Amino acid sequence: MSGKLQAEIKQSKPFPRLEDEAFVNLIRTADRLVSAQAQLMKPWDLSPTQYNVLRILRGAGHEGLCCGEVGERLITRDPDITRLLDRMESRGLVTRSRDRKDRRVIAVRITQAGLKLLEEMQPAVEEFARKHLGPLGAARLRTLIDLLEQARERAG
Amino acid sequence: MSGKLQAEIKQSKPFPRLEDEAFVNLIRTADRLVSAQAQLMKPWDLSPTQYNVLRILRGAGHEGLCCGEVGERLITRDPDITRLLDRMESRGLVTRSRDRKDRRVIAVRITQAGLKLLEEMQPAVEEFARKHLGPLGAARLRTLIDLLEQARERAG
DNA sequence: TCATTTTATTTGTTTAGACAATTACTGTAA
DNA sequence: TTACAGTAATTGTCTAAACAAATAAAATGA
Repeated sequence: MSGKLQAEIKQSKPFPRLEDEAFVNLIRTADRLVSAQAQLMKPWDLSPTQYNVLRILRGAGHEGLCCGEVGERLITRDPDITRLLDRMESRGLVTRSRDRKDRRVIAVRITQAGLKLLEEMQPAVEEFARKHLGPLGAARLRTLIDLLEQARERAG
Repeated sequence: MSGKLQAEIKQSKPFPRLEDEAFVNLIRTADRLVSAQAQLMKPWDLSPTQYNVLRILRGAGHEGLCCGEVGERLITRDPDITRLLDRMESRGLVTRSRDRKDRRVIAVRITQAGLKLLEEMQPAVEEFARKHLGPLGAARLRTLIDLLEQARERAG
């Protein structure tokens, strides 16, 4: 089961440290999954991050969320929420409206079109996760989740 | 140990499917690690991908590698090797020279300056992996590696 | 009340990512 | 030999990522 990554990246020497092998494996696996997911979403012209925003906003319901909150809940961080939302707003997927009480705050809400798009994409996106991770089975997934959370504890 | 991610992304409902939770966890962990690593490398003005190129070229030795090979061995794929190498060449970290036998091919080699930079950065980079993943211990790292390789089998 | 700090978002600018199209060269087969 | 397909790398172009700086509003405190 081991040495697989070593062959993939055509490395002549084995990894000297287990941490390095785990690190490279983790980054590579995530990159491949995100790339494949991005390909999957292409027919709808939506990036994984934009899809993520739609899910967050659907979860937030009627009240919507302010820009900062959207940014914090994103799976991968994005240093420019403003223009991410600009693009989505110009496509009619979200709306922005200034809060009456605190006029610094902009509430972002998902539109009907955004909800529709999300529902349209959802089956394919769910199938994707099932296809790639489902075969590991519940016990292994549970273990994987725990290990990842432990790794992230030191990453902030 | 569970529900940690749910709190992080302020999700009100738990994940309905274990695959989704594992997927999101994986992507998020990788994103945080790469971001932190990029920060770490900033004093040398080198991106994780560029660092990766230097390591690949050091491993390749005197002969160097052609552009395509460099691209294949990268941890995260990059659709524009040419300009990635342009930047590194203009900084004097790598050299390019056309192969005499097959004039389509460009051999890329690391320079003395590239080797020096790599050696200069290496301690910090290794400490980084040790700090974040070392605490899991050998057994868990082995398990993590195996699980990631299994997940990647279906991702191509 | 008025200066000061803090918070939320936006804007400007530079660099890198993505992808199609192109150039340059090699190998093959009529 | 010459047309053609295949391969390696580059170029053009558009969009998005990154990061610093700026704007605008609210909260704080003399």
